[in-house]
Amino acid sequence: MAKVKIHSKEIPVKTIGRLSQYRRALLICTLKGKTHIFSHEIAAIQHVTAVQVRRDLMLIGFNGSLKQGYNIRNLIDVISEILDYEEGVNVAIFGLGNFGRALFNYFYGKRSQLRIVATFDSNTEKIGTEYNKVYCYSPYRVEEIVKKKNIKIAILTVPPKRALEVAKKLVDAGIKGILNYTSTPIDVPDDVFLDEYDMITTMEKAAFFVKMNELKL
Amino acid sequence: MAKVKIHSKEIPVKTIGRLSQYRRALLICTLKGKTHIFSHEIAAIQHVTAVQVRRDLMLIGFNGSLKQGYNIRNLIDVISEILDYEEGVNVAIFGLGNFGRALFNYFYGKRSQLRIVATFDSNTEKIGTEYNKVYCYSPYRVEEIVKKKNIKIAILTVPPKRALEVAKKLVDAGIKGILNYTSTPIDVPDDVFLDEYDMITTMEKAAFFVKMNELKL
DNA sequence: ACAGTATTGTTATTTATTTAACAATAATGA
DNA sequence: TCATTATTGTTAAATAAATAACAATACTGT
Repeated sequence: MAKVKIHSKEIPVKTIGRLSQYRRALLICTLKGKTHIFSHEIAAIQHVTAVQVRRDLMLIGFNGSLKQGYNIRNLIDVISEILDYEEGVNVAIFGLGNFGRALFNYFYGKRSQLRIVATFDSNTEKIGTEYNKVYCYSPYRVEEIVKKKNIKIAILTVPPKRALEVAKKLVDAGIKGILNYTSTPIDVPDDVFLDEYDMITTMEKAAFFVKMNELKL
Repeated sequence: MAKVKIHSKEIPVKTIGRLSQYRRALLICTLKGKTHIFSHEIAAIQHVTAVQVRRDLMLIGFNGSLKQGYNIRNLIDVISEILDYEEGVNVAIFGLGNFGRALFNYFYGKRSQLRIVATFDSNTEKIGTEYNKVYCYSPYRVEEIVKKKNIKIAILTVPPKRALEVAKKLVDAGIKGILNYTSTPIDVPDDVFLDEYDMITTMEKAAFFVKMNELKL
């Protein structure tokens, strides 16, 4: 899944990510009363080049004016039409440990598009309780609840040893996207979106570059 | 900072990340008593192709045997020599909110290489307390403490509005790497490692792909 | 009227990364 | 002995993405 077709043009996956970022920058600009913006201004807020902004906008077929730049309101609308899911998306968190709860709080109420509608944890003390008004279910009920609540995306924060098993269950239950924050890489069919972010790897990479830079001196 | 020289060979940044992952897979294998492993076995654990594993190992100059594959112990040592920082690396967390605490717990004690030696928060109730035996400082003391404790890497989990300001302070104080988990993109000089991971963008991307896949049906 | 300027939109080039292809090798077993 | 097999190591090709280059345009000030 490397490119995506929109308006019969191929759009790089990375452009999709940037569009989301552009939109956030644009929303802030509207709050300040700005109505138009130049590519280099967007570029300065996010850290990309002005060329990349123009190229991304070209790909989605959005045109600016030569002297005023891009109409912010229109651009937000066009990006939203591409990114957003009309009826919103139901999300569930699997693993209500520290990290799961943090992610919960991070999202809760931030974007109405993305609704956290259930949590799952194998700890019997948590099962049956509510966390911020969202019920915590036993992992045994994954299939049932995913279907009943029409959950499309799963945030995976279970212990690394459980990751594979839970992921399999999720796929079987018909989940459409998984954000895997465990350190265990998982495999999913092609039609399931997967994002894996491993903090240990990131930290080790950071440490490595720190070392490299010191050696250069 | 796109490639890195090791043994006079150019190594892609992504390879560095995979080496870290390979090592983790290998460590698990040694626990199971395995001594040798084939490229396709490593590939199956992480989700990359066998070719990519072989290519990565070629780049770091590690040789396997034709019939047994790669010696796990030796490979771990070679990867460690590349990745690890002899004296370890001191890390600090900036912003002890839910997310900051979750990251703290995630790392605490996991890798002796990476030591969390300080936390910072602007909440006066947190300043001066200890969280898991690590002192929480006022942001006013960033420069002083970063230097005194030789902190090389910063985990940034402050509110998005503070991100730019704190990042600037960190760079001024001589930090060498920043992992930015706020939704505000920051800019750093070339010699500072930067990793940005924005969960909102990731979720929106996930929702987008879910939508795309449904439209295909 | 027209040179100068700043910007967009698009094509071309470059760079980075992955994937494919395949020779070399060593063990196996007919 | 020699074809078969499974693997590594490496070069070549393909793919993906970012960057550069630049024509087209519309406004400004002289």
